[in-house]
Amino acid sequence: MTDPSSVLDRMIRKFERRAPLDNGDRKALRTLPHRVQTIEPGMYVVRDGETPTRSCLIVEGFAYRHKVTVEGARQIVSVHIPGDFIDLDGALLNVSDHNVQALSRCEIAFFPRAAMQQLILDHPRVAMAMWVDTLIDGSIFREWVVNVGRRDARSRIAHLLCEFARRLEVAGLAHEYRYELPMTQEQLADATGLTPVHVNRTLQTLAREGLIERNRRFVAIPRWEALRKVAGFSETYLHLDQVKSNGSPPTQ
Amino acid sequence: MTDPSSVLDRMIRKFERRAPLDNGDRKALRTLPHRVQTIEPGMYVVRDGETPTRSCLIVEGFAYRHKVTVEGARQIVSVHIPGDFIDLDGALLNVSDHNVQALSRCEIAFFPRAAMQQLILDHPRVAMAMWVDTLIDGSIFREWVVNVGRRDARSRIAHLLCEFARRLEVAGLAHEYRYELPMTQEQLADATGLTPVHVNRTLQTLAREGLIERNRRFVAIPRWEALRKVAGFSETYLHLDQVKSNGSPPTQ
DNA sequence: CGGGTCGTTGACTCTCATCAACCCTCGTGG
DNA sequence: CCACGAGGGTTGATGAGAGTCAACGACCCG
Repeated sequence: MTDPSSVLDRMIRKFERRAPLDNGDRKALRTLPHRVQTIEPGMYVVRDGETPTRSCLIVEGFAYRHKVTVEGARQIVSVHIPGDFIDLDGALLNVSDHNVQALSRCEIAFFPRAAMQQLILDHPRVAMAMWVDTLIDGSIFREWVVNVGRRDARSRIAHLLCEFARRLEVAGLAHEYRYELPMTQEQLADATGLTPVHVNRTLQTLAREGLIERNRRFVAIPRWEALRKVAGFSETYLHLDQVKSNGSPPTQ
Repeated sequence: MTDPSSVLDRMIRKFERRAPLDNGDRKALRTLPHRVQTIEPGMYVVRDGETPTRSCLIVEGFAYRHKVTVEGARQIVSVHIPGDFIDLDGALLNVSDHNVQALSRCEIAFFPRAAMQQLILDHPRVAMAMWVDTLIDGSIFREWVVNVGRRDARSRIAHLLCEFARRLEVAGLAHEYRYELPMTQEQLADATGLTPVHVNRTLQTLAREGLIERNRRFVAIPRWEALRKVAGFSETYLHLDQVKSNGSPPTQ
């Protein structure tokens, strides 16, 4: 179980690499009013069309954003992991354009919209650091457009698995390309624009070729370079140099 | 020909609806160091992998962002119109993750990275307003993920045309759902994740059904509601309430 | 033990990609 | 003034990748 306060500290450390924070900035971050809440899998954190009243940060667990077309098809547009400041939209946009739903059981910290806006105005260095999060989110969305638009099922899924591997590694939640991915095949399908049936077959193919190993919700990538090549994966778009918190991650 | 200074003024008016700017903010924006340059169609403004040195704003003309997979397939991830502050990435991210290329002949204003960062730190209200642009960009990317991931060719193209209609209308470049779209069918294909051949056929179908009219690079949508329905288009994600500049657009 | 969720498999279908040719338009230069 | 070439648009024939439908199986939990 991660200590919530350590997550805030990791956030501060991450931000500190982007802009030199002063004591006021750090204090403002540490004393930012918030409420931490446990969210059960499948519960909504944000609903499309609502007027947002808060921003939130994942302390623990996984969540995803998705939209549903008028025909009822669901598309997952991003998956978020502990440490991700999701829904910065909620601080500045007037209406939510998508849903956010918990993937696994989550601990989520909620920050009132007004407090976020005040923080932004009073602490421009903090704002700058948070804005970088928004920019990186945007970069990942762009790569997802490419993924669903121009890759076949095989490389599409491989790409998703590569992305998770690197992001989780940086977050300290994957080791040697092994990690837990709490997504059903239906959710993988919604993230890749495929059908669950085809995801199933494609995963089997990748496994048969020794490119991945899977067992329940665990994924391992025994031959990283090979899978990377199949995926056409290049991690530039993750901007990892601006994501890592300096200082050692909490070891537990 | 648009007067460049009026574009900066429109930007200021737009920002003013997001956060109350004071005279210092306005002056900082007006005196922000920049160079306006003419970019010929097809020329690159930003290249994937480069270290960015500047941000830019489209004064006139159209531009698009795209990425190319290792297999050589191109995916256009966004199309930008006059008034769009593209490449805010360039102000804060350390490496470009995509290309920006001129679609038509453009007038583009370039702002040095250092000046942008200084502006952000000195004028938090301006930063907040610009950040909203980044958030709206992100929202549009999300919708594009849905578009290429979960809509068939027909509604995919219809959706793109609806999006352009509304954005151009707000920018004063479309009237009654008629506008000029300087994109080839190959570029439309790269924006929708289809092939040029299929785009051609789909456009013909839409035209035959009276849902669109086209003539060279001009597009008209004679039955907006009908096309909107085919596209499953809902403009929430454009956050137009936060895009319009208040005050009247420049009349010429 | 029963029910629900998720994963797996097979047979069949269909949308969209591919390949290849041809046409049209427009700008250029002899 | 016409020939030429290039870019973009159009058309047809064919095929492959992914979707659909439907059934069954594995696992988990109460």
